[in-house]
Amino acid sequence: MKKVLLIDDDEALRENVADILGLSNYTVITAGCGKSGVEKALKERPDLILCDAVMPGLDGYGVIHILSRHPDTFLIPFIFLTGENNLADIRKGMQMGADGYLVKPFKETDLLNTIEIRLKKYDRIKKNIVHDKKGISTFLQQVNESDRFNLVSSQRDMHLYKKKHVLYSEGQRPFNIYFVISGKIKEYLINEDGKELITNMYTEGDFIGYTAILENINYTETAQVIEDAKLVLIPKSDFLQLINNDRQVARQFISLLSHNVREKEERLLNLAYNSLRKKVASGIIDVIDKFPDKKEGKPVIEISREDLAHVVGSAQESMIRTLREFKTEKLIEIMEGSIIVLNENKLRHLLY
Amino acid sequence: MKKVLLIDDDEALRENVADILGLSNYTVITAGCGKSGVEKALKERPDLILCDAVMPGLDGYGVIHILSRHPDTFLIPFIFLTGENNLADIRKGMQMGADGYLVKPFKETDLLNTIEIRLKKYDRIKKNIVHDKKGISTFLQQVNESDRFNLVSSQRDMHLYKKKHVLYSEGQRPFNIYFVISGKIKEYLINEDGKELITNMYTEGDFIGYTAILENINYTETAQVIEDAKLVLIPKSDFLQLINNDRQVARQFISLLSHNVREKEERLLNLAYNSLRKKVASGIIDVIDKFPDKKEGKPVIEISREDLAHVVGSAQESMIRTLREFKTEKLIEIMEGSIIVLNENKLRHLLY
DNA sequence: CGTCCAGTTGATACTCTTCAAGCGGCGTGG
DNA sequence: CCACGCCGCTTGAAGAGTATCAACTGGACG
Repeated sequence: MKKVLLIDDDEALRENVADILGLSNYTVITAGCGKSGVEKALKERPDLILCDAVMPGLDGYGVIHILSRHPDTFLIPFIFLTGENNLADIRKGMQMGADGYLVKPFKETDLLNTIEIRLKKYDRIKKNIVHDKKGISTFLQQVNESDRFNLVSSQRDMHLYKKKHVLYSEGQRPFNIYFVISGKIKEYLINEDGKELITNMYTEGDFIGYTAILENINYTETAQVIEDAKLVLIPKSDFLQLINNDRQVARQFISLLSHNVREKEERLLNLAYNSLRKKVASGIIDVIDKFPDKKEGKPVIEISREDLAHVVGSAQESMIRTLREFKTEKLIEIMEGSIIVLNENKLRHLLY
Repeated sequence: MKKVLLIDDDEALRENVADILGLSNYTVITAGCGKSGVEKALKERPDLILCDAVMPGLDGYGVIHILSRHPDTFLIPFIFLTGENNLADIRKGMQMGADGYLVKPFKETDLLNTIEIRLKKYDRIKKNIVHDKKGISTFLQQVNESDRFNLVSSQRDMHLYKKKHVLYSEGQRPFNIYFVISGKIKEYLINEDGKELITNMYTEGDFIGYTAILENINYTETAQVIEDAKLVLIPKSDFLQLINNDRQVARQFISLLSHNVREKEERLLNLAYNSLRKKVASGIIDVIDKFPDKKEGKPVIEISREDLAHVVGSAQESMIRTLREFKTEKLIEIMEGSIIVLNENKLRHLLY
């Protein structure tokens, strides 16, 4: 049963929310001010925190400031509650590391949805869920089972990166590996004509930038944020120590790098001979495998058309035309730019 | 200074050859009959053996039979000398594991060339030369530096495979890894339309088939001989033991698998956006890097047009037309089907 | 209200694949 | 011994599939 901490100075709201969450089978802890909120967060270690932005004394920004710097609490999803639809406030909160926000008064379904989504993503980090065919990340997640919390919390050098931020680019020397708490990152190569091909995608629970360190060379690819991200930086030395000193860890790493090679080989086969139609289909599948977002139970793609084309390895226009085809065939649906996958199975096994 | 053992019952020929080789700075040991030839081979450990096929007593076939089963000598290049141009005899010799043959009377240049080529190939095995960008094989060659001779000679389960022989195919369970003494092997994937893409190429000094074993899965690719090959089979268990028990070995393996991933990524970029012209150029470069054969100092490609097209990832006809282009531009030359690379550098850095 | 940007659609050019046919060398069987 | 078929390689002609250039739309933002 998940534990939610609710910090708000409005008693009526506290009771109301506590009731709703209680009915949805959450354990609810409440606090009436920022100070007691921080204390309870440290003592109870909730799975998620809801916190009013505006409070007398220590306000929401103060709370997140403190909690995001404490090794025991900095990973806990933090959702802001704001009084009005004030963009500036919301932005400030997100900039300080909040994972979401709710504008009061909020609908019950919004509340429950927001909480549920965040908890799911947090689970991916905490439980190190193994995605099938995810490749190397899986391994590192397994490493974590024993070690991550030491690794991460001893360092706890967490940063927020905005969309379009470049983590590193080709030719630079690596100093850290990155561990993704939230957000989406792409890693890509550029050819002489300036065309981009996305080779890897990362989201919560993944590690980024280990290949250059393992080979002891400069980066050969560029990594860029495509959805605002929270990342933990782990120094090169810590990482190498982990890899070099544990035989089991090394062995698993070998298996998974090996797996990665196979994955890339399959993609090679695809790019070499398949029709655009098939390439687009497998690009879509790749993305929903890496970024398992859902909308009403259906997989949904929220990256830009441009990035999707770069995954597929084709011109953007060509890719869009194929999306049209898929839409008329009811394989996908397009809502506000997002691609909702209606028939995943048929896409996976396209005949022509 | 290289040591050559010459076994022949014709004293005049022995002296003649010994003179020639002596002038070319080889140390020559001679034996007048099969029996003393075997004894000297075991005692002196020559770098190469020249042996007459027809001799009284123990003949050439007997000599190779014995030496190819002895752990200390089975790797030594063995060249047959035959009296007439008798195809049947030559075939028998090659089938028994000879690495080449010379028909008497032979020209001095033929003799020296044959010896030199074989010694070079042998060097690649013995010295574990590290080719730049060769990927995983490099690692295994380094492993060998300390261990291969134990590994190989304790097993010494050597087999000869003819062109077109399939070592393993997709779906089969792996039992061995293969170490290449001589010959050429391709590893490929096939898509739903039956089109083939060559993902890896192997030649002397390379190991084959480790990925499936490392991941503990069935083969996902097919490996086929494209030029008659001598292979040593190393049992799965031996291989795993080596990988699992030596930390340094594991570490190097990690670096090189990692390198392999990068290599495949580069190829992805190529296939995605480059023109056929560029793809063919980099296909040619790939092949001469993997199979560093030379003809008069120039790199030469001796695999079939079909296989080359499968490396490039294009239709055979399209690839051939591009070869025409390269030929008129004096980048390559075609002699008896072989492609001789005249301007390697220009091919590597093609502008369009 | 103008600007900018992502997404979309149309028209056109061109690269590459495909189908088909021809050529020369080699081995096999009559 | 020759004829035949097979295989690897090459060339020609036609057509499909994509990329490219250009223009348009609607929404976000200052």
